[in-house]
Amino acid sequence: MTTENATLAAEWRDLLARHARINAALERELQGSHRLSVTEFEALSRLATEDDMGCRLQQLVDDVHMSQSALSRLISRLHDEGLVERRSCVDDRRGIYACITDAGRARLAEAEVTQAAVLARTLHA
Amino acid sequence: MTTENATLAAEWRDLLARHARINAALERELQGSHRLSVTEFEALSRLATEDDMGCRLQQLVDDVHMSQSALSRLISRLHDEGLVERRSCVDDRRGIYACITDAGRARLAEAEVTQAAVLARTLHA
DNA sequence: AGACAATGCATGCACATGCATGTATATTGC
DNA sequence: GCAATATACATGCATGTGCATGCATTGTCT
Repeated sequence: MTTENATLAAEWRDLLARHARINAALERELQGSHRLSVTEFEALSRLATEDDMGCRLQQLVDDVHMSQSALSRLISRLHDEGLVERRSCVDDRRGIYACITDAGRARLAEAEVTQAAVLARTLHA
Repeated sequence: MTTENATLAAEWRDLLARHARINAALERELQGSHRLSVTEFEALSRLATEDDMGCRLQQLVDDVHMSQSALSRLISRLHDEGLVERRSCVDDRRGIYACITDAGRARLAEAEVTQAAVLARTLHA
């Protein structure tokens, strides 16, 4: 009972430490080399899986681990840097389609190299 | 090569999702039931492992996954709630000992029950 | 002993985040 | 068709975080 709880807590501490270590390394290198935060990379990466039409913000919220307001502003930042476009869609004028641009794909492609290197170094370290 | 990178990226996405899911649940329940954030719980939990003398902040920084400035303010918050004491130590007057109070131990004990419940529910879900 | 670097912690600042709310559009019930 | 409700996204606000820096104390070198 108590020992099971201790085991759970220890497992959680491990997960926390692992996440913190990898996330910090990624943040540092992605930001340093490509001016992208981990969450920005995450969103951009998710957008790149879509075809040309893009993706409703509502959809993104489910995949990216962030509140709706945080996502809204994150897309704003990416838009300001020309990495994504915002398109209001015709069939539901409340909806916004976020669509990765060519510049976005280029930036992402560079960043993916860095990400792979960092993960290879830290994920199983 | 590329498939290895994809595997690494997928593993990282899993870790990210897992962390986000559990962390969100913990944050909600610890905050809701005990007015403690996950990081505050973490620090308090770490402090509880020390004997009565407490622990240098410098030591805590290594265990808690946070910057030195964030920790300094976190201890301030816990101090304001009467959960920890700050003692400047005699042998090195730059150093601060953080020491959990009885109220801190009581609050932690309650919160640990909640944490165990949440972890049991979410860690292997 | 005195100058100079290093260490431990606090704080100003910029910024990303979550919550609550606002605005516009869509849907439902009558 | 109209009113009420729900949905999609944006935004004001409070807060927690990291970085750079400041201040006090300690260690080092000569």
